[in-house]
Amino acid sequence: MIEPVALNKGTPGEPCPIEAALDVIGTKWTFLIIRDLLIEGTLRFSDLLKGMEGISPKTLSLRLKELEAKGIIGRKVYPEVPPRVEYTLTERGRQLEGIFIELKRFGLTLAEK
Amino acid sequence: MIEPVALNKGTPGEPCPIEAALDVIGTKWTFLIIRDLLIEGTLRFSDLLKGMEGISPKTLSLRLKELEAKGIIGRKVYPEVPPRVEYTLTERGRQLEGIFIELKRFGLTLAEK
DNA sequence: CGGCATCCAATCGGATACTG
DNA sequence: CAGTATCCGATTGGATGCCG
Repeated sequence: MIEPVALNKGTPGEPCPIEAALDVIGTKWTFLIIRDLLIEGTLRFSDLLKGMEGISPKTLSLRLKELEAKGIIGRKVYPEVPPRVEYTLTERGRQLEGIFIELKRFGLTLAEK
Repeated sequence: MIEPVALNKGTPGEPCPIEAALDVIGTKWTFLIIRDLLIEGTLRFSDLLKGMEGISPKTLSLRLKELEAKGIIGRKVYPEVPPRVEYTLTERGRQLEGIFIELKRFGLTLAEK
């Protein structure tokens, strides 16, 4: 049985869990970075750059560092020449999959007439 | 049985449904407006204003008009003095509930140690 | 009450150039 | 390749004042 989840802002004095979630992933680029990592599993910096239409290296770098600091993604550097850096979701980051499934579900309803 | 949803960016040449969804609800204030309407059902302008810490009337007004134009919320004006305006989710807007349930679920996992 | 108009500050983010 | 540094334009959004 699926545990029902009632929407609310949290108990009085407590932070709203929906806001807490949005503090972690609540911007456009952050969503798209996580989307790509959920789909591909592991990606290099340049692959992320190519996969997201319109993002600049600077912005991608900033968002990746934020997500790493929040424990959503991991960063692994391979000491090679040329350098290689791979990004993956952490266990916590993979908990975000349900949100993206629902986003896709909703996005598909938009395409219906 | 729940239909499985595979994450992907959509078929080649097609828009990514996740991006389509984010185009509709992808900003901080937009999320919080919909959250409040999902919880409360119907809200007046001033109630939305009070429910969201930090938003200004101008910003709220702009976001509400965007959401109305996208068919997510409905706006009803009562010709009274003083005027009363109520906002509710449309049928399309209520389709967003699954996203918020998953956001809450994730937000609660953040609180766990 | 529920806005809109104006002004302005802060943040976001792209373009370009450079480096280990 | 994987960034960082600088510059600058665009966007967001708060403060204030006015109005039906």
